[in-house]
Amino acid sequence: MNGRFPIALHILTLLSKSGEELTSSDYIAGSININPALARKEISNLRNLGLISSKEGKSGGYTLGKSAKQITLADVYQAVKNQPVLGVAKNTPNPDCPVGKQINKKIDELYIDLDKTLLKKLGSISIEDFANQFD
Amino acid sequence: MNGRFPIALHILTLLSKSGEELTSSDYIAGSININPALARKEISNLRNLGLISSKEGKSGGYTLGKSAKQITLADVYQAVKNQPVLGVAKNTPNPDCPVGKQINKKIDELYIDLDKTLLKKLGSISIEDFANQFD
DNA sequence: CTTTACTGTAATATTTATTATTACAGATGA
DNA sequence: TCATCTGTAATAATAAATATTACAGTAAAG
Repeated sequence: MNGRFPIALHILTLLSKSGEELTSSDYIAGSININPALARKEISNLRNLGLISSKEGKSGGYTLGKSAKQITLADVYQAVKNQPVLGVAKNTPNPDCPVGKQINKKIDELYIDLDKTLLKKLGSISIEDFANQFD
Repeated sequence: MNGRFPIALHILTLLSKSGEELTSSDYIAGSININPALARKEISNLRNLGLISSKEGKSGGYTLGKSAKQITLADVYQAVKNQPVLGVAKNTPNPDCPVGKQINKKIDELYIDLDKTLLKKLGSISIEDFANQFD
């Protein structure tokens, strides 16, 4: 797993705190303490999904794309998700083994079930909720 | 995230299917289709946790360390877990930023909460349940 | 008691994934 | 027309996961 979820959450928390005011990618990268190009890349992703709005040019920057109350951690999770949370093995199990032949399908089904559980929990927490924890 | 969870699950499913009969690491590695040394490494971990029993020497091999009914997917998850499922960023957030200063703590708390949710779900599924899905 | 077939484990190489860096085109306001 | 931003791609550096090799130790079987 990579660090995209915590980084996206950090970005959205900052924007939630800033309200209507535009925040620059340099400020965001400085708070997270990562490379600005990397921050802009994640911002770009979140913008494509409508979670962030941007303004180009001088005095440009970012705001949330919708209210902090409307964005949940499930949205963040889905925005950055690449692989099932419990991991995927890169092997191809032996098709001549009764277990090997079917296990990938069974694991897929399990993962769908787990995802539902996780999404339900994450969907119950908004960015507003999360950001309100900060002083 | 790595592929240890599906691999451990595969191993335990095979042993559940074999019952009292000893299964060799080569057979296990062959079913998963990974390197035998890698399979033995994971087996070794599961054995240290009591999920697997082993017998050395000629005609040695492995069986489950307790009944398939007593092992849940929560045990498997905890056996292979290294990092929080939603990932950890490697940056150290800016301590001069109100959000940066506190976010790691808040993320930790969130992750503990998510883990509880996940463990509850995983704890409701036994290896027996999982293995029974196979022909 | 020696061969054979296993487990147990470490050391190392290879491959893949993640993150950082650099660079620059395009937009907009001053 | 300059300064300050976003947007994005290409590439380099680093870190993590996986594969491979090797061999010591143990127990059964002849």
